[in-house]
Amino acid sequence: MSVQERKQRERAERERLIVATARELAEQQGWDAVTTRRLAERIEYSQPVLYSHFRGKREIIGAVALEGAAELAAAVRAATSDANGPRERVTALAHAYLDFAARNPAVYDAIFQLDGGLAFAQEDTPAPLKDAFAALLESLAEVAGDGVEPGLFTELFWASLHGLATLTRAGRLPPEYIGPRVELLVDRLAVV
Amino acid sequence: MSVQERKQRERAERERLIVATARELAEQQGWDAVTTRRLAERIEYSQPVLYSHFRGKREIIGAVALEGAAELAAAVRAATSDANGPRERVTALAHAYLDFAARNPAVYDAIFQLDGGLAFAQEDTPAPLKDAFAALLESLAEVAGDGVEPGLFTELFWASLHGLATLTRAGRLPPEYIGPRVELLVDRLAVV
DNA sequence: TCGAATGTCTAGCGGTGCTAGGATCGGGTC
DNA sequence: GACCCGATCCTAGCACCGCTAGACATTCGA
Repeated sequence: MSVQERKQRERAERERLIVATARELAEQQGWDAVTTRRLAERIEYSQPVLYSHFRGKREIIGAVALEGAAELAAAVRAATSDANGPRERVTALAHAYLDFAARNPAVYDAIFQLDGGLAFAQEDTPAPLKDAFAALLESLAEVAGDGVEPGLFTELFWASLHGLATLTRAGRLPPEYIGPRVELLVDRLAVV
Repeated sequence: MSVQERKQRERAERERLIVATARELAEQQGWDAVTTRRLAERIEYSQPVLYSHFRGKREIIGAVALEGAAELAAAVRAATSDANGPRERVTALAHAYLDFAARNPAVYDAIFQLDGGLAFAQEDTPAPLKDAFAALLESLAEVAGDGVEPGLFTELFWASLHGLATLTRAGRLPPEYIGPRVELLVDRLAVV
């Protein structure tokens, strides 16, 4: 049995290597540069090996997205747990979210922009994605205001953050004034 | 001279045909289906003809984006001019914006998601893009609130709309509740 | 020890964006 | 009216893409 276990372990290890390498390459040179050939070369295996782990390139992007979603949720929770009071918590949440997007643009794209074959806002949505939304909901529910459904409020706040993140990264918004924008967003949207 | 003029006219006409065909194909089957070969076949010319009009596929996307930006600006202005009072105007603006994104997903992508080689938020930003932002600014400035720079407020409001538009279209947000989301957005962000 | 199963690779398919170089066509000149 | 020359367009091909069939080696179990 130990032989099979070792093989299974090595296989899982290689799968992690593929995902990590894809992520690294994407952050270094953009997702366009993540081709199956380059990826195979970097992990020092041939192309078909990739297809014994994943159905295709989409699934590799999806794997990076799930990993990233877990990190995003953790980053948001870490930032909000240090803050005192609802207002500070929401501000910290917003900055943590935008920071994550700015520091990990390729991963952020994998989660929200690219097609990783993932289901969203459905029953079969993968756990990390649901959990990332839950992390937002935890801190945002308390500032939704009376008579406003927390889920709806979270969706709106999240959409605003997402808009700021993507427009900034794509050069559609000048990167200065992130502080004032967040301040205004929290001031207006959150009821404290 | 008339011969040259005719040729120039025909050339401009063909350029319009390329852009219109690219847009049509993108709306019908998505941008992935817009390949230089398919596009060439549809306009009944060979591939290299495309490159005598545009530097490459990016520039074709950019041309569709500029056309779309002008329409978006017009749609926003038309909707806001019919509304009475600041609050109704902003609500109408939001719905017009989201409607445009929902009805012209490929064009919206060309403007804001894809790389059309266009400069944003800079001096050499093409006029249609500047004008689209101006169209938003016109109606949003009056609800920015005291002491808030209208440009900053417009950026934030726009980012929120963009987030709603993209997350909805990508299946990240359930398509119901668009009305309540817009209502909440206007209620909170706009000062009336 | 030998057959079977597993694992990996080489080679190749049809597609992509883009371009070099040759053919063809039309306008201006003698 | 014949010719030349430049503009215009197409054929053919490059290097690359995602993905896969089939040959090969290696390892396992009987």
